[in-house]
Amino acid sequence: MIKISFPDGAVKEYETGITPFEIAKSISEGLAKKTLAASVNGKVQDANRPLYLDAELKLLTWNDDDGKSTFWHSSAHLMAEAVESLFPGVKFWVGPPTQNPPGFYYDMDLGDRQITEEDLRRLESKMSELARKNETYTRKEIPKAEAVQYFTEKGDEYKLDLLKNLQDGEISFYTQGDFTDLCRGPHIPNTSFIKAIKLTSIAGAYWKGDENNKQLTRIYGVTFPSQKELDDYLLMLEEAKKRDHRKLGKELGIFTMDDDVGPGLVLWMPNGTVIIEELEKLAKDTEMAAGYKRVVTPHIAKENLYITSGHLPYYQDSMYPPMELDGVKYYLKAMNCPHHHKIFSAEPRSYKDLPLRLAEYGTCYRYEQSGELFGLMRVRCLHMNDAHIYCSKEQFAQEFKAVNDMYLKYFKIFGIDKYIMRLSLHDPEKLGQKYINEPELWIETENLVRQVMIENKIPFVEVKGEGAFYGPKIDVQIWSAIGREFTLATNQVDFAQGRRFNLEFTTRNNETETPLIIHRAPLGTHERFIGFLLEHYAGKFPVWLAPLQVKVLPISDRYLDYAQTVLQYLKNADIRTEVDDRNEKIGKKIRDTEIARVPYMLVVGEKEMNDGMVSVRRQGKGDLGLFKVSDLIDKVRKEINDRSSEINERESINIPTHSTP
RNA sequence: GCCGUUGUAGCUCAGUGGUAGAGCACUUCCUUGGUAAGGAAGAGGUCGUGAGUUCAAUUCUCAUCAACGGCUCCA
Repeated sequence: MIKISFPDGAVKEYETGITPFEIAKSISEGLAKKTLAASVNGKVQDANRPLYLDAELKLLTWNDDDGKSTFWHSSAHLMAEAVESLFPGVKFWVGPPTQNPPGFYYDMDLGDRQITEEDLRRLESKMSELARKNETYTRKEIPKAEAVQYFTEKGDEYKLDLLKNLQDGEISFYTQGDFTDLCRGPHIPNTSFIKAIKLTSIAGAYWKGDENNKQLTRIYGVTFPSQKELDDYLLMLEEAKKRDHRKLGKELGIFTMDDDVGPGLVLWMPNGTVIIEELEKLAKDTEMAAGYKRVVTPHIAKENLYITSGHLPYYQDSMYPPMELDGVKYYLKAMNCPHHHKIFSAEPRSYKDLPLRLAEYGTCYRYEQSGELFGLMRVRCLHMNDAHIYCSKEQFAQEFKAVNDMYLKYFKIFGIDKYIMRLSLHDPEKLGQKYINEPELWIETENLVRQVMIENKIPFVEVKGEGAFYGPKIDVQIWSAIGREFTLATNQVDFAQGRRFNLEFTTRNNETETPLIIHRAPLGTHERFIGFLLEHYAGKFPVWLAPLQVKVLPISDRYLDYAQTVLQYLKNADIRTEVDDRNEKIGKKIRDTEIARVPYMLVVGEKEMNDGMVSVRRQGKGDLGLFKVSDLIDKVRKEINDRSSEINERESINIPTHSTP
């Protein structure tokens, strides 16, 4: 007998060799039907795998992340079985479950065969058919030699490649029905758990993620234990689509793009420009208070500047090709820093000038690969909330911390509560290619940043190979309301450019020293930030950001004059206001204004005109009642001045649709 | 850049080897209406672009551009 302890503290005795699935069954048939896998002493394994020792057991169901992962992993195997039966000779690479998007994929080499949407439907039917066969996922431990032989006979070089890195004794095969795969598991008990199947897309994926390798075919899918859950999921995707910044941006007249202008080049429409100006105002106010000075620099510069900065050797692929004038090459700037460095070096600097903080909403051009462009999130002309802080080593920690504080201040204003700070480090193997070849300085600076983060108790994760070419950085990852994850803000240390530009200041002891440079962009770029805000607020911008803040809706044209009077009062109070003077009924005017997400609607008719009042309606909330015009102005002005945002307006959708790991 | 899909009116989408339709939006007129769609009429597209096949191409073929879903890369 063995002793099994459960999460609720209960301990029960069972026969040696019993499986978690059997234990579930002994508790209740219903539980057995839901048990996908088991956590044994914290390790996830098959519910069918016998237990021979005392253990802590947790039965994993659909409600556990590990249960879901196991379910999707087994679904990937089921899909592979279907693919193999429809397309014999296919060779498989790997087929893991994914969190974001939820589901799984399998990478495979289909030879010359191309897979189509119709094939996906056929595969879905095949998968359902196979699932109904109620095949058990059977685990078998295999000696390495035997495994190698199996895949050699099958002619599957991909699995052989996987085997290369595995030791004898840790190799297992899983079989369900006619399909056997090299796999460490775990898997669900049998295929009948998989009730609802949707293969979502076909994509190319480089073998081992390396673009120099062959491209395999990747099929994405998602499965559920019931049809209802699949339907709910598809419904949520529809909801998420409505909140897509590309759709909202068009509907609300925020931005547009045009073939004749070029891919990735955003045309900001009047409504979008209002938002840009409000954001810049916020940045200017904040930076002014934090001791920054504003500068303005040109969009282009001579080649030599970028040779000095190091951009050409390390960043050239991301820059537009140069234009040549009188034998001199000029580049569009991809970064503002070199220009700012030249402002630093334009005058002799002393320690008394430091820290010198130069800020600019700089316009940068980056020749992103065509396949990378994505709405406002990834563009080729961007406006960066940029600044460079030149400081001494002693000042560094405080300055770096102050930048972090600025992020947090902004996040509070925008109600951003889900984010991760990511310490991005260099990859020693890519020194000299992707990173400036200064191994000691890299380590030293990385330690410097790590220390600031630890001392200030700011939680962060570390990622190798994500640093800028000139130094480590803190990137802030955020999620939009529909689950898109991306880097918003960045706070970078630069130990390289100062020396490359011969930047110097005179110390207290009359010696010369090179400053450290902090590159920072708390609001990222206008493009990405507004793209984020559109999804974050579902287009319902807080009043201070709303392109149109108030719309006056006269009941009929008899009250147009009064509406115009109200409009003047609001305009005089610097509130963005318009009158809806169309020949429409009030219901229609309200509907259109609601859809345009204008925060305040003022209905004016006979009684409002007689009493000098307005009937106030708040977008999404309905009628707020009668207000004196001056009271309404005070209310709206306060909301604007406080930059307040109503959190309850941004109920988020939890199903993620897109992610960068 | 690579793999795949798509490209018809401002938007959402039908449709066809014989040079195109719907709803919404837009314009005009009627209606002067009290908190999410009043009525009528009208205007709008050489069907992404270029070539090829054909008596004839928006439809078939090829190329190209762009968008979308991924891969790779990044704010």
